[in-house]
Amino acid sequence: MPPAQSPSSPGSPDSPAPQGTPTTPAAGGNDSIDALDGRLIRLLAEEPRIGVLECSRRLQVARGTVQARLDRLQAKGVISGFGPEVDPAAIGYPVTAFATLEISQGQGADVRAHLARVPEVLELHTITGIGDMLVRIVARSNADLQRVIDRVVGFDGIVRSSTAIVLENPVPYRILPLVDQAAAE
Amino acid sequence: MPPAQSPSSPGSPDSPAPQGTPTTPAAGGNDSIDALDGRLIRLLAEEPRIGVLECSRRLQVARGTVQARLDRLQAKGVISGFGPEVDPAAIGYPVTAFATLEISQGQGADVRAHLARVPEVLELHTITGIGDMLVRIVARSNADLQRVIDRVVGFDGIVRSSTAIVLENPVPYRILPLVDQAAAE
DNA sequence: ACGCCGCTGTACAGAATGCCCACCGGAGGA
DNA sequence: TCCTCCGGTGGGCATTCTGTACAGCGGCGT
Repeated sequence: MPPAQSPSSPGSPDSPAPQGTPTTPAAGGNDSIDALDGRLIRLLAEEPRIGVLECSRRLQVARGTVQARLDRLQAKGVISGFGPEVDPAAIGYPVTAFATLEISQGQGADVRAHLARVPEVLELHTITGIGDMLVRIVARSNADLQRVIDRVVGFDGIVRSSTAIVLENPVPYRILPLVDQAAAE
Repeated sequence: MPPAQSPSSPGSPDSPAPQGTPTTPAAGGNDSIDALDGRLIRLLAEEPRIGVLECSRRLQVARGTVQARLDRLQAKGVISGFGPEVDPAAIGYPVTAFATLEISQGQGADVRAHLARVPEVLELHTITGIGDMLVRIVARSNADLQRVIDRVVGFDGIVRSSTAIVLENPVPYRILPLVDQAAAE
C-alpha cells in the first residue's frame, strides 16, 4: 500500500515554504470542536485503520497538527477511545430488546448493581418518570429472551416491567451527523 | 519506549522450539468465538492503541496468530470497526432522551427517512407494538430538547409520541461481559 | 491414515511512530 | 503599542511496527 503522494515536496527542500493560511483554530472554541476536528473524526470513523501520517496526507495538514489535535480531542474527552465495535448478533445474540422497569422507592442502587451483573444488559439508563429505568438487553433467541428477562426482573425492588423487542434497526448508532453539525457550529 | 522483552529468543535461533499446546481453536466454533478471541477483544477494548505486535506479547502468542484472528473476526463481522467513540456531551449535546413514536399505517418508510435526516437522532429502532419506533436523541439543553422533539415529531405520519429524558447512565454501553460469556460458551 | 488448518518462530524491506528542532503568524495581555 | 503565548508548519532522526513470506509441528475431521 504505497503512499498516495509524497508527504512533502512543494518547493525547495530547505526554504521555509509560504505556509497556507492558518485558518484561525476555532477562535474561541473552548467547549466545542473545530472544522478540522470534524474532518479528522469523520476520516477516522470511515477508515479507522489509517494512522496519523495518512490522516495528515488526506487532510492536507502537517503530521504534528494531526497528532496534536488527536491528543487534545482525547484529553478533552471528545474521543473516549478506539475500542473494537463488536456486533452482538455475530457472537450469538441476535435478539435485542428494550425493557422499561419500574422500581420501588429506595431500591435504586441495589437494582443497578443487580443489572450491572447481567452480561446481557448492554446499557442502563435512569429516565424521567417514577423511578423508572430503561434497559437494553440482548438474547440468543426469542425463547432465550424470556430467560434473560426473568433474570433481569427477578429481583426485589422491581415492581413492574414492560419489554419491547427490536424488529429492525433502520438507523444504527451514529454520531457523524452530529459531529458535522457541531463542527459547523 | 523499549519493548518489555525480546519478541523472540527462547532457544537456539534455528531450532523449532517445542511450541506450547495449541489449545485447539474453538473446535466446532463456527458461529461463535473462542477464548483467545475473547481475550483479544478484551485487550483491544482496554488498550485500543496497542498494535498487533504488542497484543501478541500480552497474549503470549505469535504475531501471525493475532493477525489471523483479527482478520477473521473482522471478516466474520464480529468486529465491525475501530471507529473513534465520540462523547455527545463533549461536543455540546449533554442531554439524552428516548422518544417512542407511534406512526400511522404505511408511513414507516417516510418516517424513517425523515428521522435519518435529523442529526440529533443517534439511533432508531422499530419495535413490537403497533408500528412503533424508539428513537435515541440528544440535545444541547433541556430547552433545546424541545426544538429537537418538535423537529422529530413534526412530520406527517407520526401520530403520537412520548419522551423520556435520561437522568443518569449507571451502565454505559458495554459489550465485554457478553463477549466473555460468548467466549466461555 | 492422510490431509487440512491453525499456530509457531523467523526473516526482511518498507513504512509509520515518537520526539526533537526552528520558524511563522494571529490573539490576547501588559 | 509591543511582547509573549500558542498553534501550525516543515524537516530530520532513531526506533519500532507492519505486511508478507516461509518452513515446521500437531490436533482434527474425513
